[in-house]
Amino acid sequence: MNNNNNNQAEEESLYHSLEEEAIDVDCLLAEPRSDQVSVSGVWCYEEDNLGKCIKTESASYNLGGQGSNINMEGVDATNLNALDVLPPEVGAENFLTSNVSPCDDYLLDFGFDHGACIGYASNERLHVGNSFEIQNSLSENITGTECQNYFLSNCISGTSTNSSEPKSLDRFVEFSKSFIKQDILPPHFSHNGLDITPDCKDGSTSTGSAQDHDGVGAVTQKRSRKPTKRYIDESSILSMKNSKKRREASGCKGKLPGVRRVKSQSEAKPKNKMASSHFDKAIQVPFISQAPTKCQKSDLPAPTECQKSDLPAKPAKASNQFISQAPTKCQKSNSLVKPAKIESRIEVYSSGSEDDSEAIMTNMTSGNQRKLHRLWSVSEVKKLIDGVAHFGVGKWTHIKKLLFSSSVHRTPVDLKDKWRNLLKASHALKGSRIEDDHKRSQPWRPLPKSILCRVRELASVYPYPRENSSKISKSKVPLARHVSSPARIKSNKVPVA
DNA sequence: GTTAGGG
DNA sequence: CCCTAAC
Repeated sequence: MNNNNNNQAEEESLYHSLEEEAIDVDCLLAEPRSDQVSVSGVWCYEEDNLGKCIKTESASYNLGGQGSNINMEGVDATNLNALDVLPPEVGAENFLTSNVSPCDDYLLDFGFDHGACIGYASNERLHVGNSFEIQNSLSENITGTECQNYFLSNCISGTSTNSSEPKSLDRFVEFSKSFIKQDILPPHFSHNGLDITPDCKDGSTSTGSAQDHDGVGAVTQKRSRKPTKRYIDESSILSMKNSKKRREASGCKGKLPGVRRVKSQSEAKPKNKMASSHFDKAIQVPFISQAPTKCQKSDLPAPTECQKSDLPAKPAKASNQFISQAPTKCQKSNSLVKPAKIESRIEVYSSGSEDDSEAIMTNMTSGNQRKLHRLWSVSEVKKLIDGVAHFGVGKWTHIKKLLFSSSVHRTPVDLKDKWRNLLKASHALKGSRIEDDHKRSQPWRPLPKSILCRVRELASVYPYPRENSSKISKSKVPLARHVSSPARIKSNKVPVA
C-alpha cells in the first residue's frame, strides 16, 4: 500500500497505458472468444502441460471478504506458496524467464517490463508459462475503487524484480476480474492480449460466491496475445492442412502458392486435442491474402537479424545455431518450416561474400525468399566438368563435397541443374555449330567452346540418367510395344565405363 | 538424404 | 533456382 504514494505518477501512466493497450489490442485483433483457443501451443492446456507444470492445488486465498478489508498477507502468502513449490534450480527469478524463450514470440509480454509466458486455460487453472500452474480460486467482495487501488498498488508496482512478477500476474488477473464484476472494465477487457472475462460464464456478474471459491463455476478466462504476422501465416497454413472442414469452406484445395509445403513430419503432429477439436475456432485470418508469394517482399522484418556467420565450414552447425538462437521462433512453429530448407538458406545467407549477404539480407523476409541467383563462373563450370569426369554423372554430392566444398552456395542440386543446362547448351552447340551467329544468340554464349565440347564428350561417356530412357519410354516404346521395353531401354543406353 | 525431372 | 516424386 505504501507504494501507492511513491509510485502514483508512474501508476497513473501505467494505468493509462493499460487502457490504451487494451484498446489497441481490441482494435488490432479480433479477440478470441471464450470458446476459442489458439493453435501452436500458445495456450497451455492441462493435458499437454501436466508434465511441465508445477501444480499447486488449492492455492487459494481470500482477498478479504469484508469489503474494504483487503488481506494483503493472504495474497503474499499465496504467492509464496506458489513459488515455494518451484524446484530450487528453477527459482523465483527464473521460472518466468527461463521457460519463455521457445515461445516468447507468441506469448505474453506481460509484467510491464519483462517478458513473461502466460497461458490461461479455459478452466480455473491459471498457467504461468509452461512451468507453473496455480489452481486459483478467489473470493472477494471489494468495491471498485478499492479494487482499483489495490490493483494499481499491487499489480503494477513491484515489477522491479523478477520474483515479484508472478504476484503481479496473479493480482492483475484476479483484480481485473473483480473489475469486471464491478462493471469497472468492459467484459472483455484485455491488456497485451490478456483477456479477462468474468468468472461466471452465464453472464452473471455476481461477486465472489461459493461457486467461485470452490472453483465450480466455469471460469472461461484465458490470455491471448495478438499473434505475429508470421504466426498467423503459419497458423493459416496449419489450419488449411489440419482442418478439412475449413479447407472446404474456404474453397482452397491446392497448396498455397509460394508457401513451402509442410513435410509429413509436421503433418502428423496435430495429435492433441487442441489442434483437433478446437482448431476451427482459432484465430482466423484470410490466408489467401496472407500467403506470401515467392518474390513478395513482406513488410515483416526479418525474423532475426541475419547475423553473418563466420563459419561456413560447418554450415549445418551454424544454421542450427541460427535456428536455436532465433528469438522469435516458437517451438511449434519450427515444425511448420522445413528445417532442411532453412539450413540451406542460412548456409547461403551466412556464407556468401559481404555483398551477397547484404543483397540477401535485403531480400530475406519471410523465409521463403528465393535464393540469390549466382551466375556460374567458368572456373566453376570447369570444376563441375572435372567432377563429372572423375565421379560420373549423378554423384552430385561427391562432387559437391570434394570440389565445391568451399563454395557453399552450390548445392548438389545446383550442380545437377547446371550439368543439365550444360548438356542443353552442348546439344544446342552441336545442332548449330556451323552457324556461329545463331550460337552467339544463345543465352549460353559466354561459355567457351572448349568447355561445351568437353561437356559433349562427357555426355557421351556419362549419359545423363534417364535422359535416354525417358525419351525412349515416351517416344520409342509406344512404337515398339511388342519389344520388351526394359531390354530396349538398356540396349539403347550407352554403357557406362 | 539424394537424385531426377518438371516447372 | 524451386519443388516434388522416387529411390
